[in-house]
Amino acid sequence: MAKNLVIVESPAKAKTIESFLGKDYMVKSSFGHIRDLDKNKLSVDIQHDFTPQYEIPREKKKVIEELLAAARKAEIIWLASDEDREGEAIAWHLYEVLGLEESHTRRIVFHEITKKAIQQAIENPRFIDFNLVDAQQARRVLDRLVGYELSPLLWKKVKPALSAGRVQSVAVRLIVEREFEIRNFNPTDYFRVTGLFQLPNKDEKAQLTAELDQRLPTKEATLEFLNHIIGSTYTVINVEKKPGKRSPAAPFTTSTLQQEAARKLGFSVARTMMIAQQLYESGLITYMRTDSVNLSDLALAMAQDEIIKLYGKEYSNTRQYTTRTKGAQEAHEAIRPTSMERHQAGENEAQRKLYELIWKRTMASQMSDALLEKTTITIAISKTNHYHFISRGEVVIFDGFLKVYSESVDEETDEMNAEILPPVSTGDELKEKSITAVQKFTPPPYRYTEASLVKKLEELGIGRPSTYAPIISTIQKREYVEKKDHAGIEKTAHILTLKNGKIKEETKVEKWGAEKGKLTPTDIGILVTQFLMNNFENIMDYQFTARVEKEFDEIAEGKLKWNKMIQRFYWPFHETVVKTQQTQEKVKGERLLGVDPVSGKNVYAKIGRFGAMVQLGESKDPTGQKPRFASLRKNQSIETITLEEALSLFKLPRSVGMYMEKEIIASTGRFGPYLLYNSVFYSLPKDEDPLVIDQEKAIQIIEEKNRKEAAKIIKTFPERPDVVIQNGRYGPYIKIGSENIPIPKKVAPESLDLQQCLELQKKYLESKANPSEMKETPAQKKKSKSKGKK
DNA sequence: CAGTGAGCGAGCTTCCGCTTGACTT
Repeated sequence: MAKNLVIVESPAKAKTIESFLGKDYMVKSSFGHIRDLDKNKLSVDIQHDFTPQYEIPREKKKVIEELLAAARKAEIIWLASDEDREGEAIAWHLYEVLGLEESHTRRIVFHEITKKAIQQAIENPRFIDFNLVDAQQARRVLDRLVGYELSPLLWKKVKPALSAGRVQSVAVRLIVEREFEIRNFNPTDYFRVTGLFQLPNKDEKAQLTAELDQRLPTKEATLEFLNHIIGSTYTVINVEKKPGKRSPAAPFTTSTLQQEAARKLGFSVARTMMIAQQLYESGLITYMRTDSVNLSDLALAMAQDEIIKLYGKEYSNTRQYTTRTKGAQEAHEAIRPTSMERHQAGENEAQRKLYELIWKRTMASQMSDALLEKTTITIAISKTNHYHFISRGEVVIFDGFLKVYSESVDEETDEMNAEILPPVSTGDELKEKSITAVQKFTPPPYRYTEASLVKKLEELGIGRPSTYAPIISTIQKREYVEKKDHAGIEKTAHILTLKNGKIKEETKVEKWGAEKGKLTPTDIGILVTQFLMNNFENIMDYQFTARVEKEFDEIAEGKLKWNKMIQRFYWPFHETVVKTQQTQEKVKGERLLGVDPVSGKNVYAKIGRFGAMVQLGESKDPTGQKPRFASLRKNQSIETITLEEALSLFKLPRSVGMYMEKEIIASTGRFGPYLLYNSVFYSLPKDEDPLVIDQEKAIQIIEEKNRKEAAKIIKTFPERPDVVIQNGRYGPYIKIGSENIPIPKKVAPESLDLQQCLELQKKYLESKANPSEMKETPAQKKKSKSKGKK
């Protein structure tokens, strides 16, 4: 039996480490945190020093039992959770829950999974750092207090089931504020003048493009300028060559991987993390949730070998990058391939692409700078001294890291793409082919993408690598923000061209401010943000996290008691919660849209218990008449809906026609537009509008769904029409009334008879009633009591 | 899965940060 038990956080890590340590060591995993505050209540004892009340969640009991069994047999327990605040807390919770003794317990840390690092760690054990544990408790308790006091306030003042928190509320604020910047943005226009010149003594194709060194403010000024320079000669007065260089980007962290995978591969943040996890579990890459750009010595050596082998010595430049991210805890290496010799890996296209990206980025980070020659050509205009044409070019002298990888940018810049310039010398006379002035409109700020939001959050030190993807998902699930296309505005741009001494004028219609799939706030998101900004400016402050992080650091250094810090924060905060509760009115976001010409009643748009809605008539009509209500459609918002659109919403539900002597009704419900026929709901596809859909199309949709439903059916029983065997998303199952019973894999679904189906149902219900022999959790006890069992 | 929205009241919703399977229809 192994004398040593090592406990790490991740099972994949456990496997790797076990292979380094030999037979005296057994390595097990805690699967992250093993205890947490009960999520059904505050679980912080406000009156007694904010003592947290931890509980082991049901799904963690099995892990604990296994660890307990292993710990009993081991002489020394090595707590090897990550070297950061959360990891220290995990070590402490393990120590407590497993009932370990100090003399038999060692705390070890490493921030890379290499044999050398593990051995070094084993040789240099310490004990649990209780200050660091306290810093984590402070973090945990603060987040719980903020989240569980603000959320209920929102339920009362805005809408049920909303949420607020230190991280998510600030993420939404970023998106809301960007939206207002865009709304308030006034574009200015200007004219960009570009000259196309013919080189002397060369053939037709030898041309040079150059841009005027100033932008012209108006069409009038541009016309005046062009008229003024008619008949000018153009002379090269300076050719300047300067060496330049470009350096590779640091190896990937979680955040930069998410950004690059979005830009280069079009992956969502969640998809990137899922695929990275698969690569990690296959042992192809190092851990994917990291804020460090550090590479182990082993990785540096591997990269160097590979670069020299593939490209030669001059391409190798071993370097270590330093993390500049605020609050980085650097418990792991950067994300890199586990072996640099593996140029390609992965089981499917997505894995292969992501792996390739990681491999290239890691390689490039250890390669030489690219050397450039930057050329600037200045061209004088004979009829004016105030303006010059400038042409900039760039030649790669030595490609260095560019051989494998170059980082993408979020937004195209307005500058001309630098390219190779034709050879010209000072004094050369250029022949004008055309001078073109194009009207440009300054673009509004860009809305956030998932990845650019992660980047911003990381800059502000808000959120952690393990939470970036969940944050994005939470704020969308709460319907604070949504991914949305924006059509933009059509703008007419003037184009003035000077050619052969004549000025020609044209116009071109272009889209301005159009964006696709960008994070856009909803009505609820805007109202909640405004509500929180008005009452909890402190928590909504972009610096709030940075400020509390500083205090967490003081706790970790032993300079501050954690409950003292929480106390200082909590009481003023709580007072504000109580005051807001008493004084603030319910947020309705009400907007009067106009008067219904038919009834003469007011039409409002506002927030209701089920989201945005329109209302016809007064809530408190003196005549006692009740208003009518209708939900807004997915693409509508309180801020932009018109009276006409609102009135059309009241036309639902409407009768579309008849089918087989039964009526078809079209309407919109909580899950979007639908048809109701024969008391069955049929969701309408995106491009169908319940207001305009006709009988023919409706019948088509009904028949289509009926056909699909029928195709799913494997077997029916005439004597029991409520029992059906059908194919589902997760394989065949038995449907009995509204209950779904999975069919075991070894059983052929078509061979089942009614008797067997009912037996399977019985077995399934029994196994559901007693999931395992494990002890009941408090939550389960409550449930079984209320059902009156036992 | 659904047609709410008044008003009452019970019971519910909720945080952030570690980590993967068990589970779903």
